[in-house]
Amino acid sequence: MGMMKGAAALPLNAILDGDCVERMNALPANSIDLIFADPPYNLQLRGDLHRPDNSKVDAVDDAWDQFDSLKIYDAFTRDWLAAARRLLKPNGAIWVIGSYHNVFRLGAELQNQGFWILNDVVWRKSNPMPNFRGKRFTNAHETLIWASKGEGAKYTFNYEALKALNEGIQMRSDWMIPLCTGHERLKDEAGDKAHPTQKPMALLHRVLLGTTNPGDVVLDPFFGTGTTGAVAKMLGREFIGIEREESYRRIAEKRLAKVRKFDRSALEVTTSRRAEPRVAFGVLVERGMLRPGEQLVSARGATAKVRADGTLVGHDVKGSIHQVGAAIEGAPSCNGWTYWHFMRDGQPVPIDVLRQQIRAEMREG
Amino acid sequence: MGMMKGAAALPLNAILDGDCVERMNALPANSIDLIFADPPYNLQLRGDLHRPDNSKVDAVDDAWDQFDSLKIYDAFTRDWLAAARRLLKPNGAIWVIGSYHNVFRLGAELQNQGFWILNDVVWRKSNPMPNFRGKRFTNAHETLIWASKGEGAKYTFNYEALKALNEGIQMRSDWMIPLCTGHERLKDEAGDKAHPTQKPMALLHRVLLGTTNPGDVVLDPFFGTGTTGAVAKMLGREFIGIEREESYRRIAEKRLAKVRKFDRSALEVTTSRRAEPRVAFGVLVERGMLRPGEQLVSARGATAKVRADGTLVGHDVKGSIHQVGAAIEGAPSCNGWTYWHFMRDGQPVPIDVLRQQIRAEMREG
DNA sequence: GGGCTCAGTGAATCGCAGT
DNA sequence: AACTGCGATTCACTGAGCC
Repeated sequence: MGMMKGAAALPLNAILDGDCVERMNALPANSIDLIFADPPYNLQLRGDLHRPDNSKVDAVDDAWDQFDSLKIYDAFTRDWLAAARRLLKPNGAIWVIGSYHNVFRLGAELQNQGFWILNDVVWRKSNPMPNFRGKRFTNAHETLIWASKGEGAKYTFNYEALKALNEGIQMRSDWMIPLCTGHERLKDEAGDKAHPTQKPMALLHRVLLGTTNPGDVVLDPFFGTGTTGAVAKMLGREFIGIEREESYRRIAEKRLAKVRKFDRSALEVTTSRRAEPRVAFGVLVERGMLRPGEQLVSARGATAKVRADGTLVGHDVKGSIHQVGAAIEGAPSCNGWTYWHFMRDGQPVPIDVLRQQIRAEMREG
Repeated sequence: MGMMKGAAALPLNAILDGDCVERMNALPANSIDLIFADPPYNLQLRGDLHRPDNSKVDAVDDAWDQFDSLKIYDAFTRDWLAAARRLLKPNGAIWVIGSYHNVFRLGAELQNQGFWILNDVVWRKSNPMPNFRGKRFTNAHETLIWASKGEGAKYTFNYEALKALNEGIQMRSDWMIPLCTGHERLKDEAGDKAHPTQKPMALLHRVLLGTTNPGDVVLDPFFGTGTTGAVAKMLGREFIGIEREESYRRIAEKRLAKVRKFDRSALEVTTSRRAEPRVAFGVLVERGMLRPGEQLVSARGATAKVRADGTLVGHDVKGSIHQVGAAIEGAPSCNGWTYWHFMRDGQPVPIDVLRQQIRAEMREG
């Protein structure tokens, strides 16, 4: 991209100051694995708005003021999202978080720029602030949007790890997590909360564990007091933070210095079979675990015979273990490893057991 | 409002056919108390989807949900929202419902037109369809947006009624309600579902009870099989439905003829009775109550290490707290919550103590 | 009738490595 | 870049049928 050598080096595990759009534009394109962004929505722009002709606002519909501040907010959103998009690797992803004040602008602009929404996720607060005046529903949630760089783009999703985190049931799009309070809530010198919207680490834990791998680079353009960086460090991910307020940067630096990374073994996470090395069925025959001519059976009584090249012959079909299984069942597809069984001591045993033996040997060897 | 007599007569408790924008424009301005709209979501489904058992998912592939581009969808949204806005009384309100495919377009356009968002509300589904391929989070919710006609406009909110409905606690912005299934789900002559996206009456019950008064006029421009009308009639509100598809209108007419005012029998069946889900061990890790890498011990001296995804690693075993406990004891099952202890001040403490802390938080929240 | 099993289903943007 | 073929993947609930 016409970038000088050296400029391509990412400032890992650092907090950059200044404007996030300028800072992002100075970093190399296609270099970031994940962006987590908690943009401000209360821009306090209203007082700065001036109508070009100084005319009076029509009192019938108070929407003018709102409309212009929306336009400014949209321009702000467009700029930082475009800068973020440029930084993302083709297989990277982005998370944004917002409330009903701004999340519809965020989601619409993500789609406008070609991001592909994967899920919207609801952070349900177990301890929200009540609605004191009793005029609305208790505002008990915020919304996160998770998006890949475009339709068809790959992305990281640690399905099994999240399923394990949720007691063996696949993780839903609504997450119950308490507000950041107590010892986790950072205080300034006066003992007041250091940042008005500090996010709980539990939220970032789930985001980073689920959608990044150890060693990935995570960028947060609205770093605040550094929750994204703290959790990234604990989980063995690299981070880059951008924050324009000096006081937040100072608190974040202090906080991050104290964070310890978890043991490497603790960061190893439950993986799916998809990540395991592939084993060809023919290898079982080659190694003598199954004999050519041996009969395999399905749970429902179908049979097929093993051939020397690792294909099967059923009644009127031949092909791979998967093809023959699918043909017999009249199904669009079939996992032959779990469908077919061989007989040992009069009992049917899934051939997947033999694959697992080979995989165990591969790990040791 | 300079309206001719006669033109002002609303077609109450009727289903109008044809295009909803034309129909709305033919009704008198400032005449409707509440609009509930469930517009097409513009799902962009590519191929077929099969369950792991190879059965095919019955997708929403109806022509009425197809739009050629986001731009065309936005124009559609702009048109019907403008027509809806014209109809609303100054103190009226609107509800729209959508999923991540379209709700950001809806919310942004509501704001563009000057509507004032009062809350976004999450319909949490107690029984959503799982994510069969394990590629994303289970899409377990939809989003409703509740908005008044503009900043400062009055609106109806029956705070105490909703509080009573919620066992004396302020109603939150996240509602757990099951899908519309069983006898409530309308069937066509062939016995198939009459409408692909019929909403549960419990959802409309909460909306109409909370944000209208008896005698109010409720308009639904995407009436479908008439859930809005049915609940309005039960609750003593007037309704106007607009529906393009003749088959849906016919079914709705039949359904509405059977509905009795204040007949709540169906609602009581469909209100969710499921308790809060169990606490996952992984949540203790996420929340920092236990640290990845930390060692747990059993009363008989066995040890295991906590991983970041809420699984344990023992000597030669990994899995859930229950699985690892059972493997170590050689038992068929094991209650990990009482089996495992963490060390505090040199003393072993059962991890169940931490679970009880989280349950207490959830009860309070 | 009660209790059990089994089959069915719900707004879904649902591969990927190797060649 | 397009093509080929392996082979991974589900939760809560309802209702019918059977004993």
